[in-house]
Amino acid sequence: MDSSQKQFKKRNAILSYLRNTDSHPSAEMVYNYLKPEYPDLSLGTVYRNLSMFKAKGDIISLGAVNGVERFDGNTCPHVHFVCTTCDAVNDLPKIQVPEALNEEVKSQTGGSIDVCQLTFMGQCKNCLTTSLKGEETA
Amino acid sequence: MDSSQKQFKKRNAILSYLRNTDSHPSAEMVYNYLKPEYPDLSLGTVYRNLSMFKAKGDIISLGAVNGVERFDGNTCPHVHFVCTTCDAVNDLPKIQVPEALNEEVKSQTGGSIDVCQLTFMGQCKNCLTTSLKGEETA
DNA sequence: ATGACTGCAAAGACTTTGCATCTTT
DNA sequence: AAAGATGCAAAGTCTTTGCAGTCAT
Repeated sequence: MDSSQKQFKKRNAILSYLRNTDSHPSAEMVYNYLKPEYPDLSLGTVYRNLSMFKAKGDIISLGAVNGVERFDGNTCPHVHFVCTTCDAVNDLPKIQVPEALNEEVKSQTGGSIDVCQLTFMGQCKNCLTTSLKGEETA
Repeated sequence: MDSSQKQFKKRNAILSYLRNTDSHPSAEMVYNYLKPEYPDLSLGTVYRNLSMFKAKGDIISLGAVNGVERFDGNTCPHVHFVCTTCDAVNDLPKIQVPEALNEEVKSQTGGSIDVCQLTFMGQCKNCLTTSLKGEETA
């Protein structure tokens, strides 16, 4: 990719990063990641494109973690784990939401279901270890 | 409750409302609801108290719906339905998250689990009906 | 030329916070 | 007097948006 292209099509870089990371980044995380390679990237462009991708369904929003919206380039339904200490978001690929629930919800509410989000919140392994160490030495 | 108390202990009124509604209100919804009875209530007080209750565990946060944080006075784990059209949040008391998942997540992540949130998103019965009517007459 | 994409900065929405005031004890 | 709760407004954070400039066709 030549330099003039790099100046131009930041959009692709943003989507590409979302698709290739499992960090479930916020707008600012995307910005910080791409800034070194695209020095004149602006935060507004990141927000603008994320918002467009979301509307088109190219990416999904995981909702806000600590007041900051997080995104996922993997649009297949899957379960997430959010660390309440370090705000990391991880996939739980082996956990499945029972399909049956969808139908149950539809019949119970009389509404339609677009998506179903299952999220576990707690301390990730790292933070758990660190906080235990902290207690030991305290 | 005499007038001087009413001027003073807005805190109780806020918690009490949260406990007795199933509307999963935002800070502003709490404010609007209580304002008629407590005319000098301020939004800052609502935010301050909600944040305190949340920290104490007296209420829980459901995360943001359309950028606005929603609260629930019912701290027992239960499943929610969010209407993506009118932003209503409803309980799904009959739906349960299989207990077994918790253990599976713990062993899979090596972390600890505090809470597990299962949320279905779609159109509620009302909005579905309305939008269908709209299509018919369009 | 026209349309698409972007940088920049201003504006916007939601939430938090500092300070003075008022109530309770 | 001291501690607790609140109103008000300013500040803070995250996000959106208007406008002018740049690039592609």
